[in-house]
Amino acid sequence: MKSNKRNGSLKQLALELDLSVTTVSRALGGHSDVAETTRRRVLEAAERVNYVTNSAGRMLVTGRSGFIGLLLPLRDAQFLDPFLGEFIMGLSEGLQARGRDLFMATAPASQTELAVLKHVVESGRADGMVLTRIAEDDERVHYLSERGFPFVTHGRTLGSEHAYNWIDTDGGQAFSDAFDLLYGLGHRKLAMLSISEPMSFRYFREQGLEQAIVDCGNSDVSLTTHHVPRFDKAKRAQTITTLLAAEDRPTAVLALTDEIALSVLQQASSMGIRVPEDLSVVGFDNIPAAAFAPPGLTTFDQHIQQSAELLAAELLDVMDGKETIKNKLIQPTLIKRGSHALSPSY
Amino acid sequence: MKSNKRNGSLKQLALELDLSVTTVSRALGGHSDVAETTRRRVLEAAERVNYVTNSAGRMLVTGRSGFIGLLLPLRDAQFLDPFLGEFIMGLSEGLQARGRDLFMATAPASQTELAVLKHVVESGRADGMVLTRIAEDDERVHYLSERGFPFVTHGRTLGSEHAYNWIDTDGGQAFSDAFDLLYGLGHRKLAMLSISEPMSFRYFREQGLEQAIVDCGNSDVSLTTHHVPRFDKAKRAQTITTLLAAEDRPTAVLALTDEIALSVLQQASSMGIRVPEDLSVVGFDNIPAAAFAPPGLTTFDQHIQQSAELLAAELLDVMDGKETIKNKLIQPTLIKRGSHALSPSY
DNA sequence: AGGGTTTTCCGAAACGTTTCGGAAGACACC
DNA sequence: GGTGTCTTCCGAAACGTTTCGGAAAACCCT
Repeated sequence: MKSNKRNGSLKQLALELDLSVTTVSRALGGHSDVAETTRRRVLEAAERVNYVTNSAGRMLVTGRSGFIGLLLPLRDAQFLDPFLGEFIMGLSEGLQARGRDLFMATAPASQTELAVLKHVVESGRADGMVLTRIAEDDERVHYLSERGFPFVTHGRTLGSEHAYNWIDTDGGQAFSDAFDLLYGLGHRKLAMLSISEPMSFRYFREQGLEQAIVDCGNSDVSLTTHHVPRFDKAKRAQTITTLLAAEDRPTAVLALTDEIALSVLQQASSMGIRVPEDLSVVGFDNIPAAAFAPPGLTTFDQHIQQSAELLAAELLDVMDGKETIKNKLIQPTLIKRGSHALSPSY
Repeated sequence: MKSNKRNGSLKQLALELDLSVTTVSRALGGHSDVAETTRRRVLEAAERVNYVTNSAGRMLVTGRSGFIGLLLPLRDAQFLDPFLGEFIMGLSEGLQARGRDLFMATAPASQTELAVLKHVVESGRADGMVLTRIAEDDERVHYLSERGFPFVTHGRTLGSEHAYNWIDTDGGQAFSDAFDLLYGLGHRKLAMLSISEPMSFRYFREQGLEQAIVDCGNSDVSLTTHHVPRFDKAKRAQTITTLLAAEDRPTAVLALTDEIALSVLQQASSMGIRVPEDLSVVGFDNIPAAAFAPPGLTTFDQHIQQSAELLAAELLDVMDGKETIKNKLIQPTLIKRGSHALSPSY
């Protein structure tokens, strides 16, 4: 063990400057009632001694930790959120502007996410929270809302769209646009590949697609939607196979995510079904692999990093007590690549 | 502002139980000198009131924050580390076992990484540090070493391999293996595409390759190594083009990273050069896109998550004062896909 | 010079926890 | 009953910061 000398306390600094701790603190804090000359003297000394505020001390009296917590979406470690890196990057970027730090809370196998969240909030480790992967009805959102704790979410729950601050990708609009694109190319027989977990982004995307079909007013259009557990790759593959092997298989499939879409591309290829000549497929997310998988996956870019930056800014506003609740739908942009074309039956 | 009632202090709990703060603290802390019956009473009450330790209070007296800091490798936000998510996941996993939390320190544009690191260390926000993207000679490592602050790195500096705890991917061995593979297939004219930044992983990979060539003892083997700035995509494309357009172009190219290798694949395809018939290419990293880019990129998997978990465990050991310095080279595993084959000139 | 105002500083308390150094009681042993 | 040893508990100090409520000094105005 090294010696435990505390070099840099306010007390030390005050002693050295022959000032009171109070004055030094106020000088450093930029308060009004300290003479300009004294302030300079203090600042100088602090610089020289390399003083840096002890966060525990400050935290204890102010009651704020300076941390923003991110509840890490780690269901199964091997199936990790492809956006995690980008999202964290964006958050940090947005936070550092106002001197907040980011910390990650992870739920061990033995505890529910809600329990971890409660612990973080109750222990005062974070002043605000960021939630992702929102469920259609999310208990974490309930808890934070009722607790009156500052938070912000990426994604939104189904019911109370306006009761808290969120930012979401407009998946409904995107899938509506995707339908219009395919419809314009003559596709009438569609399939949607979705997940069975009650995540809210699933709901909005399916919803948008169905609405668009209703809106087009053409009763010739048919859609079948398939729900498969997110992490059950075997079952997914099987579902895709039977879908594509069917006599009356769809001419276009819309996938909830690129990950699913890429599976479709692979299965189709191994079954001798040509994309886009025989089958159109469009995904969602624009993950890097989408650009490389032949013939290039047509998909939507989510602008995750930008969303995360906005989210950070919003959270900081909430924490500053700005009462206004702001919600923002980010429009994903369509990335046209090679996986869509005229319907073969057209 | 909501009312600021502190429900859950030790004092409250003690009052309620008609015990001293000391005893309650010791009961909760699992110390020896408290009667078993009292301990149960305390534990029960704590459970009922939903008591959770205020971290600032504890931090102030123990001097430890319970946080592990990760210095985020955010050079340019739009070129983000493809492993960041996986790495963070692994760290969290390894940390949560022993109740530590992870926090990210990011360097704003106005500050150097070193300055941020110093600030984090000095303010006591973290009890230990994790560094990644190690440079050949890394000032951050110097600082932490001299300061005697617990830390651990993913990657290693060139000089003092054994002066601190690190875990690294054995890139040297991998590139040596890659050479053997290609040599066995008849390749004699090789090119290596590397970066110009003095990152240490670059050094070890190049080194491994060069050594393998020496070791094979065949003076017919030729190698040219090209260094291009990591983030200068235009220059990279140009370098690849001239390399492939040359009369005596290599029959195999080894890329420092998959990202570079994928560029090669694309350029080759657009120049009508067939992979693997005319050209073999092998990458490093096994990023998801590598599996999708035709004909499938032969590459090495880094086992990032596993490394991160080990790294976390090592750091916790260091922080517990275990003096032993442990270094580990993780062997990447060769993923054979379609981008390598017999040399055309064989 | 006297009264009032402003400027500049400080003492002390408070935040919630851990831990040192005992103290009170119970018990055993001679 | 005296001495010593355990067991179980507690008072008080300490960690480093911010802030409330003044107090001393300086200045201004009449």
